[in-house]
Amino acid sequence: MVVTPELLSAFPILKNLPGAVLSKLASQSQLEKFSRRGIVLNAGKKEDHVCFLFEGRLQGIDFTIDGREVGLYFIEPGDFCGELCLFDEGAQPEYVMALTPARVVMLPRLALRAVMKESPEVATAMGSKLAARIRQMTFQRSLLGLPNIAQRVCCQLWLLVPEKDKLALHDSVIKNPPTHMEIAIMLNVSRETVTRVFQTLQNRQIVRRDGSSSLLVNNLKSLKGYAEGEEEL
Amino acid sequence: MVVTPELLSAFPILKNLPGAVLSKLASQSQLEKFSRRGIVLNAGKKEDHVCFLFEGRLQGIDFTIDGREVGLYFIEPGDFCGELCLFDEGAQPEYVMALTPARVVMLPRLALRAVMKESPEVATAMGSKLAARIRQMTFQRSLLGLPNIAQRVCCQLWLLVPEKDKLALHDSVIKNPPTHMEIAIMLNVSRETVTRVFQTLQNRQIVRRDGSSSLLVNNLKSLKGYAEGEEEL
DNA sequence: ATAGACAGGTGATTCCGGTCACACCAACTC
DNA sequence: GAGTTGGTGTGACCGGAATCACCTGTCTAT
Repeated sequence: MVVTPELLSAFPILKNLPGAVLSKLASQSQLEKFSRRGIVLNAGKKEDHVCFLFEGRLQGIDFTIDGREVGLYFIEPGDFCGELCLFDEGAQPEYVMALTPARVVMLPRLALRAVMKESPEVATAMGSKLAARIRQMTFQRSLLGLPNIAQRVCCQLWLLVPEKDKLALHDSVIKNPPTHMEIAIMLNVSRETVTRVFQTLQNRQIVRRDGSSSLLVNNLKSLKGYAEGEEEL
Repeated sequence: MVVTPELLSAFPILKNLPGAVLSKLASQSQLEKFSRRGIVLNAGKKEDHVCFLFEGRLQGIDFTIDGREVGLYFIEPGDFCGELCLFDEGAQPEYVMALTPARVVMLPRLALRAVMKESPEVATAMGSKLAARIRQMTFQRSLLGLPNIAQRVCCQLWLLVPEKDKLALHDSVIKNPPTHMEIAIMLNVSRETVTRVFQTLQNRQIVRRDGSSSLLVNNLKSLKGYAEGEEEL
């Protein structure tokens, strides 16, 4: 499928590049479609492309030695993944899988690396991306250290609350919340346990489901309290 | 304390820099000593230095919200930490603490960033370092997903076996092995549990303690088997 | 010599969360 | 309308790891 420069300029990290560069990049790129559960990037392989997500929702996933699924992070449209190959020759560490049908622009790594060399702006943006990822992973790791499972779930939920709502402590809404199963594999708990925590939260009027595409948080203050361990669930 | 260019050139990542650059860096750096349990880098603060470890042993550590300690990685002499501040303006995500008395060379971030600009070699090395760290964290995350605790411990142990011995599958030795407590906080288990796993391994002649500074692995093959879940402990 | 801190070792007890086995419902596809 | 699939809700059961309490040995400091 043909990739136009306009398509590329929809991505924040690329949008300030000169038209000529975008055109060249576009000519080397291709658009791919993935169906639900499709594998976008393979773990253990040296991937040759960086994936820019145009439409849909992806998740970084790993597997334990005994085959258990481990959720790492989500990718929303406008973001990208597989950038590790720009920094060294190592293999992609984790799988990236489509959670919904998705459209992805694949940019070849060498082309993008050349762009990084010319544009310090892109280079630092990529650096920031890696740094942000390390911070995110560090935080997620600290979540896994929580002995109280309910607290762990509340922390993850708190993380999903839009930044702008966190200060006000009024009510908020989480759009396209992960399924219980998705939360479970991010937090190393069973799906049932997540369901039970949600039940308790719903009984206490702290969250409420609104269809399958949004979750209302009625009581941000309580949620924060549980997340920070000030109150036990 | 005075830092000499020769001292800096002891670090692999810096050793190919021209003498003039090293001298300038050295003049801006300082050597610091830390006692056991001393805090080298603070989490949540914008750190202004990258820490090059000259002597001793450091550990990256985080804390859960409820104060529990979480072990992230170890740093050996010749390596460095705190490099995240070279890539963006965010805060240091985790603490770095001295496990033994240590001597550390502190290079100011702006000076090092300037060096990165001039030397693509250093820049890519720093990039690789970040990438390697992401790989390491991803792997560690997958360890935490293992439901079988003994397997988790064996995996971590297997990780500590020198690369060169892993193929031969003869016996090997792990120098300066972490204490049971240090392993425990890396794996989210209790210290007692680690001790019990070690007891079992020792009873089965798979490992043997040799003083406190080295751990003999008599049966690499079995250890690998347990780590990969082919045999149950 | 004594105290203190730290690493490692061990048993008894408790309880939390995984697992299993369902049931229910909505949104599809055929 | 029947069947299928994926997400969710719930009870019963049980095992394994955390916790607690205590012991030993070693190394340091004084």
